[in-house]
Amino acid sequence: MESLFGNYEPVSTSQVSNFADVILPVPIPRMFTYSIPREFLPSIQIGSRVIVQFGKKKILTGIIGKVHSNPPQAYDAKHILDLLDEQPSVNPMQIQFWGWMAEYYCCDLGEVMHAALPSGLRLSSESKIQLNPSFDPESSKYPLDVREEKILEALENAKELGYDDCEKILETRTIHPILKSLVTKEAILIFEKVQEKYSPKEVTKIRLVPALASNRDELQTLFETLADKPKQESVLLKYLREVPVLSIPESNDAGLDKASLLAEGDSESSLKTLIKNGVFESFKELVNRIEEVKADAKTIVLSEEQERGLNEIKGHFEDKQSVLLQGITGSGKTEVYVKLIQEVIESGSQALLLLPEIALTTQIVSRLKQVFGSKMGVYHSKYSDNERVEVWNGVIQGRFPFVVGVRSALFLPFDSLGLIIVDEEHEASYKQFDPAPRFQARDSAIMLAYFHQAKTLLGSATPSFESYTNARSGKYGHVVLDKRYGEAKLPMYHLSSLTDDKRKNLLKLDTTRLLREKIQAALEQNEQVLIFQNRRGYAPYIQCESCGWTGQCVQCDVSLTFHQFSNELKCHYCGYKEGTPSTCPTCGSGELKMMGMGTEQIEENLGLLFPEARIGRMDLDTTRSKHGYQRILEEFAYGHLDVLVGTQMITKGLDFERVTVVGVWDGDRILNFPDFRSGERAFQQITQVAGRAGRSAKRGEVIIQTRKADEPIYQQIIKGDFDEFYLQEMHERKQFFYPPYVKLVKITTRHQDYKTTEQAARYLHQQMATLAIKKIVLGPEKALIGKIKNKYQFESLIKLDRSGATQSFFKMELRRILNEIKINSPYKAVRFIIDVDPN
DNA sequence: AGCACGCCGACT
DNA sequence: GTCGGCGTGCTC
Repeated sequence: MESLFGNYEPVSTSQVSNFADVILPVPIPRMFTYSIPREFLPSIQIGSRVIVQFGKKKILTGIIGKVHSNPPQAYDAKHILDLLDEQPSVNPMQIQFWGWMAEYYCCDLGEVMHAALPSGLRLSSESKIQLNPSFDPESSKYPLDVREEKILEALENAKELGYDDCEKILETRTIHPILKSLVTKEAILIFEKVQEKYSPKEVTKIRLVPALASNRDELQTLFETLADKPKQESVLLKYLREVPVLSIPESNDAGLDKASLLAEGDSESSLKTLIKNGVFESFKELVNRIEEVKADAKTIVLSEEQERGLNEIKGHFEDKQSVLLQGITGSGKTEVYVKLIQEVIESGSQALLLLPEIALTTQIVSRLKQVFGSKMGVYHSKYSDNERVEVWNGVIQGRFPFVVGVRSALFLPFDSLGLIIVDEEHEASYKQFDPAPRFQARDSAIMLAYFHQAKTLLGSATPSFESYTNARSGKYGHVVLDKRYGEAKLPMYHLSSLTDDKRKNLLKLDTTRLLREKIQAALEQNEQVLIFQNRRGYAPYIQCESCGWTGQCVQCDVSLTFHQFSNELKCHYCGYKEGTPSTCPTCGSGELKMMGMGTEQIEENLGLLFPEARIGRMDLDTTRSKHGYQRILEEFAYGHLDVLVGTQMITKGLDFERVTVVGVWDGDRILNFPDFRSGERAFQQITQVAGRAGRSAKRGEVIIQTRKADEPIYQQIIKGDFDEFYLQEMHERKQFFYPPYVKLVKITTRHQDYKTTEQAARYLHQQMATLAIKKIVLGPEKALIGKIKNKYQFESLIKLDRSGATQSFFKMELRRILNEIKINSPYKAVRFIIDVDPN
């Protein structure tokens, strides 16, 4: 280019890959082709992060999905603005995994990317404005209005402003026209500011200036001069106490971090003076945000039972990719996991342990930390962005051969996984249902393991029907641990009939006599009680006694839940809230009665029944803050609470020796859920929470309050007879075509207009009905919650046979149909949400 | 998903 | 007349 003759580089354009298909975090079903500037050509790779312009002004971080040399025909490719990584942040195996996920769960690659990359690895592009340097207010030919003046005034001091700053200054949401006008008047410039979000953590450290550190005499003189300056002297003394400069002069090099130097109340200003006078110097050091923990050398000794389990698992792994470990609560699955993980990382591979969201924050992590120390990364939604990026990079660098995390940990940049363990594999929270990708982490883990030629271990006391079926058929290995570890015995169950007690007038504040007696007994023995009710708030709804009015959400088709604490009616779907009326808003006369019971009210009732007991509550409302969960657990662990009332959250991973009584407030509530899986879930939840009782020598007791004591499922739970329950339930699943006999796809049709929604759903139904495959299409029906946030929703359920061919054919056709609707039909504006393998 | 462009009501 | 509502189309 520079010279006609001077450049002899053997460049043959057809050989050079100078275009890249870039994955962008947008829900559009394709990649975008950009040209690669020559300077990046040598280093660009699949998985590299790049910056590109997308649309008129948006700047996005993309991932290179493919490098090639086919110039696009229909448009001019924009070029890649910058290459962010020397080494790709994402490896090819991950891209393959993303592709599988987008395909299987019917979503776009960009949506997978969005879920997969921690936002700290994405760039933020934000429009900023600044004064136009050539703007002269005096000579401007355009007059400015008041609001424009205001913006310019603010720019005098701030030198740059974001859109949101402008919104604040003008107290309006519509600033675009004003800024536009300012641009045409040549008063301001708009530019895109791009910044890398991740920032390494630095600490300020302090050390003696080298001259002092190596010279005792000078130090001596220094002390003399400080004799009448006690505050400065104190700082110096503290430093010398912490850093043995006198005996080991080199120790001064590392210095001491400022925070600990001043930890004993010495003042910042004394230190400043010392720095100014050339005694100390300050410097910055990069640190890991993830604290280093020394592994505890003590080895884990397995019980005979665990040893047998471990060997059986390894035996199955010889010829099977996946094994189901069915171990009752308290059988010590964790120790078995630890052994397997240790072996995997010793062999040089990586291991991943997935836990359900709610189980992760607590005990199990600290136990694992003791074993694995700083080799273990923790990946959790309550971690900050920066912390997640450090785990991400730590996996790439090999610092964390083992990661414990929630479902999104599947997306970490592993390159040689040997083992994925999915603990509590039946947990519904492994399925993400909003937003896309609506993936099931357990199933995705099996796929990811397959890509890595790794093994998968699924652990549960009450396996999902899907996994159990695979285990019985021999597709998975099946290992059972049915003895509790140590002295712990299985809890004793009691069904306590709400109807009987009511008839006999024994019911007090919806508490049966039996439950009251058991709680009382536990309190007297200084033992602890857990009460489980899967419903937060005070009362699910309030109702007028005379006219029957109930509080309804204005945006959704649900009744509002009464929250005592804030005296509000809240919608648990959209977050809408209003004050609680004192009388009925329709008839004005009636008494408003609380209907049903949430955790708040149970907490209150128990307080009335047991005035001396210290009662706590754990639900979404009390654990919202980062450490809320931890705090309540600690209070309970240290015995500051006698009774803990809670939702799902208390069913997982809590392991407290003094819990001897578990009350299931309303067993029927779990059972009555209108869904084919309600039985399965009831069995799992009740068994799970029951497992919290009696984890030490004393046998625990579980009291289930119910109106249907004769339901067979309760007997099966009590006997712990999972098999009997499974077989009976499977019989029904087969008869009515439900998983695991069929595969489900749920399609939700959503729009703000009722008629349009219904018609669109019908239309889609017809289109699907014509497909030439074996299938059952149910619906469309108004969804259980018919309206959310002012959008109506209808649902169709498609049952497909289990063959992969049928499913991929159906998904392909479904895409085609939806695409046609989108480009050419009266239902363009309707949203269709595809949920593959819905919960 | 954003975001710009473009076409109709209720305000100065 | 203009502001500003959101329906529609596009993004390499």
